[in-house]
Amino acid sequence: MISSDVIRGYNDTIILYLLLEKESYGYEISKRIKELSDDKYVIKETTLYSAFNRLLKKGYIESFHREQTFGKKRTYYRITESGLLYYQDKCREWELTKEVINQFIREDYL
Amino acid sequence: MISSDVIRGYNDTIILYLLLEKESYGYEISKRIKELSDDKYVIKETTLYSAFNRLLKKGYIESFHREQTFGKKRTYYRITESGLLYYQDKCREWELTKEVINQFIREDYL
DNA sequence: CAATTTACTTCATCTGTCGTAGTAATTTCA
DNA sequence: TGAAATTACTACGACAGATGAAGTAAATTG
Repeated sequence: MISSDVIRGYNDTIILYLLLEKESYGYEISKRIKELSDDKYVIKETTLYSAFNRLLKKGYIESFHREQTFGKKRTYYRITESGLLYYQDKCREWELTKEVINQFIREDYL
Repeated sequence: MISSDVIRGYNDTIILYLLLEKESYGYEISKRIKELSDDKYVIKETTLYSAFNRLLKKGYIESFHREQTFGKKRTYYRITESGLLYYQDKCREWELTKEVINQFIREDYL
């Protein structure tokens, strides 16, 4: 399993990536993260919803409700223009981060 | 510059890597991080010294003093056996983390 | 009809980072 | 020679993000 301190800086990015694919809601996103990470990362519910609130406050996503005849009412989210820009920044930062941390990893220990 | 939340899970690993090369002390380590990261990451003093304390408490490093006729007294650190094991774990975790986060990065945005 | 799953919310706590500040010796340089 | 910069830390308080615990409630499954 992956420790949360590592992912910490990237939860927002992960969520934005998924919202870039399509509008979605909490439960679906958490399933998708588990799926795409091949069960290696399972986001905690509280982590997910507090990330939504953070992203909303920053204006990187917006929430809305969709009419539905089945299931419990859901809050849907979509990424905004500035959310996309933020996501792009984070992608570039990630490349840099990989380079930096790789300098301190000994391949012969893997 | 790299945001601290990203590196957060790896400061300890970075320090252990440097202590694996040779015994060292705070100031030297911070210079070395700057140098090896090609100025992309400069660790804050308080972050560094609180990391030392954390690592000491966990038994991953030990501190000692070395006789010296010049300069201000320094606290040196060396990595322990269990520190080495922890470092190796983190190296493996890092490979996993890269795989996971890469799943959520769009290459066409770099 | 009970158990499980879906879909959240609230709250309090913990950890690691970091700003601010202070101490003190040593080295540089004008 | 004296001021400024560098070296080498320590203490303290604040803050952000992650998380455990608990609760709510509707819908689905068996």
